[in-house]
Amino acid sequence: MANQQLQPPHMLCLSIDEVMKAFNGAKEKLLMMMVSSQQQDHQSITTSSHVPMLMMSATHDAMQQYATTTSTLSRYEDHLFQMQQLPFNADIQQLRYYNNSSGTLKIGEGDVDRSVRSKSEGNVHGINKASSSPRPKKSRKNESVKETMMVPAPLVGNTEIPPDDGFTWRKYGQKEILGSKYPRSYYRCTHQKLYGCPAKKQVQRLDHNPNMFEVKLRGEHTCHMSSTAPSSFPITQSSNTFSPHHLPASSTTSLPGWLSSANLNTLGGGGGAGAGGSSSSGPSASKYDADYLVADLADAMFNSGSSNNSMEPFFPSSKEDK
DNA sequence: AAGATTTGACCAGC
DNA sequence: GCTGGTCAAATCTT
Repeated sequence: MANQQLQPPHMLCLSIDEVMKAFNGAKEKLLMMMVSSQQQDHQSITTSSHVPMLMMSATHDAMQQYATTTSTLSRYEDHLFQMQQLPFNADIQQLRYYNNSSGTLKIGEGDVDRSVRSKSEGNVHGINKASSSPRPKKSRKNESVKETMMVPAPLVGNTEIPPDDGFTWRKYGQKEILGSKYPRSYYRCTHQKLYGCPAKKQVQRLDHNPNMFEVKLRGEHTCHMSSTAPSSFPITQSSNTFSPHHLPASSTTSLPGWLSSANLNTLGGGGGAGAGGSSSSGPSASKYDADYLVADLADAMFNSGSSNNSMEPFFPSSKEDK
């Protein structure tokens, strides 16, 4: 296909290298100028007024490289966006894994002792709305957090949307949490109605790092056993029903959640019904992939250019209008 | 019309 | 009584 001709990961790496080289070159020039500026300190003040111009000149190459790379990235995002039509690409996976070396951090794995949901949950709609009888007793005693993950938020596009993990979720609540700046969102599996899938997750933006989400998973997906499970995406892995649940527990530590192949499994799943625009299951995973990719690159560029660890968006939001 | 999100209220556990 | 988790009516999106 035409997409394969681009070899985007390689192009991207090349561009990144070029940008880094350019920045480093500019940095060196800048240092040299500072040294020479100190040496010429006794000369007229007008010399120093040239420094900004020289700095601009020194960084000109870098900026040109940046512009080029931004353009490349933009095209690459488009490419990623189109990849939902393609078989799983090992290069992409490697690239994403590389970029995510500090991405998802699994910080705990509790007992998988999923609660026995004997109550009305899973049969929520058995509740007689019209009746004024009290709600059925809710029990959270046995609800244990299966695992907690730290997931990066996209820096471009809609950063308010929690990261896609390959499953479709329906938001059923949001709550202000004491001592937290950001509210916690509650999601349950979209297939809860149909298949009684008990999976739930909580998503909360970290106070100290708004670009990270803490995602707590509860329950296990049973819907992936069904025919509607997000497992039909053709991938060149050992199994075409690849999903997080098919991985050994330990592998979740080596395969970050946000780039798990399950992300790709739902590609092309289509909007279906509902408010797709702002739901966690709305945009395709590849859109997020592009977000993450650009975010990681931006971060890398920041870190390579200075010690500034700011997470401010670096790239023009060229894809905002998509 | 169907399904999703929003949001105030309800409920359970501590 | 406080807090977090869930419900469900209202509203929105497609």
